[in-house]
Amino acid sequence: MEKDVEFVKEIASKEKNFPQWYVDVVRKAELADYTTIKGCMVIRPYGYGLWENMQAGLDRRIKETGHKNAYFPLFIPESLLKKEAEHVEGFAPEVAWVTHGGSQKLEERLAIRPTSEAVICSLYSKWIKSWRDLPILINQWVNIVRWEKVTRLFLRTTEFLWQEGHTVHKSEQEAEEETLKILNQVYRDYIEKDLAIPVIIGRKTEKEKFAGALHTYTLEALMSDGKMLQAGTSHNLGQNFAKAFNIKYLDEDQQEKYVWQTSWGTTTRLVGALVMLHGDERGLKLPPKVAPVQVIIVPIMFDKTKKEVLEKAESIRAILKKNFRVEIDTRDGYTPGWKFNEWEMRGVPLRLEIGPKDMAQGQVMLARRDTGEKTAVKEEKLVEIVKELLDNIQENLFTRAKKFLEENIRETSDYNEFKKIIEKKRGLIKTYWCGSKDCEDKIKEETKASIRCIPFEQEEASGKCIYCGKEPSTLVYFARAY
RNA sequence: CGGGGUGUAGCGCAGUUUGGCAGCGCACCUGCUUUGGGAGCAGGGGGUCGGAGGUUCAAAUCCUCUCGCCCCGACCA
Repeated sequence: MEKDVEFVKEIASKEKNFPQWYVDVVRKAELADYTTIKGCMVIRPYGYGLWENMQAGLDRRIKETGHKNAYFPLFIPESLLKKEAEHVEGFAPEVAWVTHGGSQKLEERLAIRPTSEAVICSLYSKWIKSWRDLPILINQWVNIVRWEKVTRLFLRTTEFLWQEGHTVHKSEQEAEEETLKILNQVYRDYIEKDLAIPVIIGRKTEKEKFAGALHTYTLEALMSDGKMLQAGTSHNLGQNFAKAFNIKYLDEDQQEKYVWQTSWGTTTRLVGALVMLHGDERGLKLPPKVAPVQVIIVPIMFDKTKKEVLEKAESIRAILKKNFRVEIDTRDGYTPGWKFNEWEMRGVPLRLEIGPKDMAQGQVMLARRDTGEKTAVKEEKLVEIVKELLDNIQENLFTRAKKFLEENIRETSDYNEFKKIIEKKRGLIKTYWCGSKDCEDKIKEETKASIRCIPFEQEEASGKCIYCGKEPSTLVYFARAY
């Protein structure tokens, strides 16, 4: 550990000062930076490259499940936003309003979208006439503005990027199936396979659900400081919006009926999750599937052999380029050691070193970011080995994270022990809850822990509520959350 | 929006108590020597000391007002 700290002078210790470590890593790795606008960050090329790779993996899955992308306006007239009562109430405190066009005061204020249900529903009501128009499966990749009081890079910013899916169905069952399909086949698959982040899935309590939804499903990820982060949500909106926006269709049986809807989203917050879950004392550790640079070539340049080594490095890059995202660091004036640390801090999964010694033996050195392990590889085997190593790193990150998650799920039925765990160890607590908002609120008040989700797998034996002791109670996960 | 803290070069800070040439480390630029786990030497550039007003021969330093940021609460993806 001491050795690690020595290598990374620019970032705070993860163990000693996690919040500072997080900010340092995000900024020094050049993922993002602060701007002069309060709560708004700039996503720098390296961070945006990461986001683009993340988008690609999720967008593919969204399309594979039959959805299409579209674009709806940034502005939402106040009257539209107000149509669904619970929805407005939920979002009103954090809406940014446009009141003027040029110097002219607007007749009606325009909200900058805090989410797009309202504007999309207003159009769905125009587009949907017949059962033949259904289902509608639309997604959009856009920016969102929510006037949060406290912001943190990626985790909570005034403006952020996300995708939001909005679907319309004939029946309650079909909407429910869609909500769960997104949760499992799209989000869970993406987050676990591409981002190597294991998740706990389940339903949100009434208190925690989306404003205006019938119910909300969630994917929750455990960060390495023991706090949970909501990684994505999928809402079954029921007919709340259909009724508020008058979205009806004429069914096969010639009856006019309200539609059933869903909406679901994931955000740039997931970038923060990657940093917080996989990172270590040396900085970022990116999963190969989304890393902007998968292999960084560091040529070892001595005066006499510089030319040959650079040529060799260039030819290796040309070969690897066909299958991998690869870059070469030819900067003068930085020692190899400096570059090693730099690229490790930026989370590149594999480093390839090539110098005169290697050239003489027809080999290169490969160093893994996740384990630090260094091996010599013959040139003929390079492509094969790089592929193998990248797959292995991806898997290893997930396995480690999964183990960490499992080790930090603790069961208790004793409230005092519950408090101790939350205070000292954090992580998740698996326990029972009677279903009353009162108990939920009290626990939050006394321990800062909230119910992250009600898992789908309910064990047969029912337990007593951790707070009031009432039976029967539901199995839930509690944790402190971001 | 309540309680606390803090603003001095891109970053991290000293200087403020007791007013007297605006400094240090890192980063940056130039040159030479270097380069297999954060190189060395020499030279150089960069500041309306968060902002406004006041006291004074003289203000980073004292006074008044104001703004930003951070932490803890309340709110949240």
